[in-house]
Amino acid sequence: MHVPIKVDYAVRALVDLAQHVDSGPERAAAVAQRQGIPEAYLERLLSTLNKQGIVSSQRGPQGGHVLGQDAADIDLRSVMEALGDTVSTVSCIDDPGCCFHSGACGQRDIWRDVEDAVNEILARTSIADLAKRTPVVGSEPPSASPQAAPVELLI
Amino acid sequence: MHVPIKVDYAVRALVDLAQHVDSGPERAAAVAQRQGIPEAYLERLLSTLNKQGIVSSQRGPQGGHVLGQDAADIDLRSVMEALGDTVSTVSCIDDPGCCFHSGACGQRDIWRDVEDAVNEILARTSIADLAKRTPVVGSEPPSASPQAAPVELLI
DNA sequence: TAGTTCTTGACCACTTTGGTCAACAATTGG
DNA sequence: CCAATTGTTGACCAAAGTGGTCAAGAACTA
Repeated sequence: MHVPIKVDYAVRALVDLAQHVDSGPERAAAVAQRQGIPEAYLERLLSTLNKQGIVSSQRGPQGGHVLGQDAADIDLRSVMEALGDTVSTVSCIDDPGCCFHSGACGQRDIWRDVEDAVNEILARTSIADLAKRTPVVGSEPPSASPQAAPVELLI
Repeated sequence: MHVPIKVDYAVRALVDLAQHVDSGPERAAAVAQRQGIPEAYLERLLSTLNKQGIVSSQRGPQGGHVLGQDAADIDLRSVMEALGDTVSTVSCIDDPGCCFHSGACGQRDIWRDVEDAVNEILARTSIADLAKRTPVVGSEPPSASPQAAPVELLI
């Protein structure tokens, strides 16, 4: 049970856009570099988010991506949904009669509880919240870490 | 974000064992038939649960599987863990420094909240709880449903 | 010793996930 | 109109995970 890195990427990119909301559209390449996300992959994600109205994209020089809504109105649940990543746990939940235990399955309640709890947390967290408490990251490549601790990169 | 069917299978099997705790060891084949779980696959799961002490298995005639602990002491979290299915969301959480945002990542808190919420729900739910509110299913194959509603099987 | 039942290693098909690349469409500046 | 820039999209791809099967083997009982 894990959150696909894709969601992490998307949220990170949205937070980045929220933090650069004043300086016009941001190019995918710039966001990718700042956030350490593979560029081609991020372009793909941003395009998806664009189609869902979460970001607004424009081509050509001086083009780029902007938040499609106020950062406070974008919650993590919609982001996951926009990426096609529903927080469904076990298939039985939304689909009564999907298994032969149908109505008399003592487990459905628990999985539904789990699902609800997760959704509740995600729904109450907005990109604005995250942007507020996330330090703005500069454009320098992560290799030159100003911190003392040696940073182990994700392989 | 979903719970693998493997966990569902295991929980279902454990509930079955809890409900048949008085009638000696239950053969994997019997549990599989009652619960609609592929037999070979369930054997594998039960074997794993055995190694983790959640069930206790014995070979040979009159052998079978019994709960390794009191049903009230087996919570869903341990079951997931026993199956190697941790409720971790994003890799950053337990592994600070796994990505270059390291200490200064505004997202970690949220994913941790999600993780905690799920763990809390799972930890407070025991096999005994589930067994109590799950009707005992007979050994008849699910094709002959006594209920009125036509049951649509999972494809 | 035969039969039963769990155990385990080897496979397998299928799907998902993360990721790349190239062609293409739109937009802007000159 | 041209060239450069930037997002869009379809085709691909490797790797991992998931659900599942099979057969050989080990343990146990009668």
